[in-house]
Amino acid sequence: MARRKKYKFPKTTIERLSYYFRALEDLSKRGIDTVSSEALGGKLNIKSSQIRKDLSYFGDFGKRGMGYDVKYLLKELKYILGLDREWAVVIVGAGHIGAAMANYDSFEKRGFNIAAIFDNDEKKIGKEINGTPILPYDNIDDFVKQNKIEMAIIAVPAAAAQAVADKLVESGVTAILNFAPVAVQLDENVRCLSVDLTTKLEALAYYMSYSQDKLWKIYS
Amino acid sequence: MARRKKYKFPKTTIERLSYYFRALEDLSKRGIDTVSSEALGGKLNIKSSQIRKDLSYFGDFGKRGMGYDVKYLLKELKYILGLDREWAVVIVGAGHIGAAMANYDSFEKRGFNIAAIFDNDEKKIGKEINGTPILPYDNIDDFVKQNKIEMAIIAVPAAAAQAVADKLVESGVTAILNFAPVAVQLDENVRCLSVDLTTKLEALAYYMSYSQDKLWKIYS
DNA sequence: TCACCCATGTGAAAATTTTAACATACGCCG
DNA sequence: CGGCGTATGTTAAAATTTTCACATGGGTGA
Ligand SMILES: NC(=O)c1ccc[n+]([C@@H]2O[C@H](COP(=O)([O-])OP(=O)(O)OC[C@H]3O[C@@H](n4cnc5c(N)ncnc54)[C@H](O)[C@@H]3O)[C@@H](O)[C@H]2O)c1
Ligand SMILES: NC(=O)c1ccc[n+]([C@@H]2O[C@H](COP(=O)([O-])OP(=O)(O)OC[C@H]3O[C@@H](n4cnc5c(N)ncnc54)[C@H](O)[C@@H]3O)[C@@H](O)[C@H]2O)c1
Repeated sequence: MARRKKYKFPKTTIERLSYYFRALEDLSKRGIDTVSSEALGGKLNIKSSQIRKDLSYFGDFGKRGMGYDVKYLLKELKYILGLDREWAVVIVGAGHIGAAMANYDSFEKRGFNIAAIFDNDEKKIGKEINGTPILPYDNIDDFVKQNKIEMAIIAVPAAAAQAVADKLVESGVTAILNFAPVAVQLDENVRCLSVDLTTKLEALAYYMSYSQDKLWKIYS
Repeated sequence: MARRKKYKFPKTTIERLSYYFRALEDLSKRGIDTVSSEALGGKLNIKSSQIRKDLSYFGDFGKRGMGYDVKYLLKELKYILGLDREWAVVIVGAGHIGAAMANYDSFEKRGFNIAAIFDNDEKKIGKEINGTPILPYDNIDDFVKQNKIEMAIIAVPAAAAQAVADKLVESGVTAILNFAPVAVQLDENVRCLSVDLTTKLEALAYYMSYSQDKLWKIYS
């Protein structure tokens, strides 16, 4: 189990660690070896004190007076975030969102291996998206078990989402990224995050209507 | 300017109002006239006290002992969220994400009218997606001005996102939904929300690695 | 009409998260 | 080798957000 200094920290910290990771990758690519919390924060619109605090939950990664070694911090964050290994993922729903996710090669680069896409539409089964096969939804159970799939992306219509989630969990999946606009009810040992695009647009509509409310982080 | 009792409330309240709205639509469709905060919360995994507090920032919508009238609350939330009008939206980037968004008809139903999609790929220009034309990116300026576009969805590669955002804002757009994995720097009177799918997956990876951390709301 | 039930709206407390401030440590330069 | 500039890690304070607890008022039925 990875290093951790404190046992409690904000939930938002994890999300930010992911942003730090990506920004550091960018710096690394551009040949920058060292970065201060101030400089990193400037890139991300996050206060430097926030960055230092976030990192301090997990260890002492910087050098006083110097800042952080980019490569070293990348390695540590990779470890903390659980990106130092491969994750076997399936997508359920070979529609627009499912296809977008399957086509996004950066996921593979990060270690998320999309093993298969499942759909119940006869016309889609047998085809493939970006090299990943579309398999019959009825076989998902066996596939998940045999391939020790741990993560799933749900990209089916809202009406089907709960049933799909139940089946996935039953088969052994313990983490779900859900695109369906519905609150899926799950056992508490299953991690589930929802991406709700309608809500994002509606929040924008609200803030357009009330222009006196000045707020917003880059992350939501 | 719509009703509001209090001038300060959590940013997360707006996101939840959107969830309430959707859940109420569902109830309404199923012929349910009245709902208690307890029942609504059960549907959404949100505490009833949270719901009552959220609503109380905007008005007194319920009847003691009775709960909330579904249709009436829907009407009020629609008004509060700014969904009682039409919003003219453009999508920039006719790739996978852009296409998914353009194909999602629920946005139109909510009043988000996707007026056009812009791309700089000659092969895509002139085609259409779900009835919406793909236009040359070079014309975006004029189009946004002429059609009084207020909202934009950025679905271009990260490297292009900042330039696209700048151009949009210059042309008059004041709200942006950004899918590019980069923190776009904007004037503070522009509302910008980012959807970061990689971060969601990475957060899941973290929580898989540290299974002792039990947390998660349905929303993130 | 009155008593009782029920679920709201709210004020206060608790919990969480962010921000500020600074003592501490590192490296550089003279 | 010691003083100086700098940016960390941390402690304490401030700000925000959630949860609790209950007084309040509407509806119902006797
Ligand atoms: N496209 C968007 O921009 C967008 C925006 C917001 C929310 N969403 C949500 O994301 C989800 C996916 O959206 P989409 O646009 O990709 O939908 P889509 O209709 O393009 O694709 C859905 C796919 O799921 C398959 N499917 C349906 N029921 C299934 C089942 N029981 N088992 C297996 N496969 C099944 C269908 O055959 C289809 O291929 C939906 O819940 C939608 O509400 C999408
Ligand atoms: N597809 C996914 O699942 C996914 C996941 C996470 C993040 N994203 C991000 O979302 C964004 C879009 O992803 P995508 O998969 O749709 O990409 P894509 O490559 O499918 O589409 C990008 C489109 O933008 C167009 N484009 C490029 N530069 C442009 C410019 N300067 N002006 C106008 N158009 C331009 C391209 O021609 C292309 O049609 C990217 O930033 C990507 O990193 C996508």
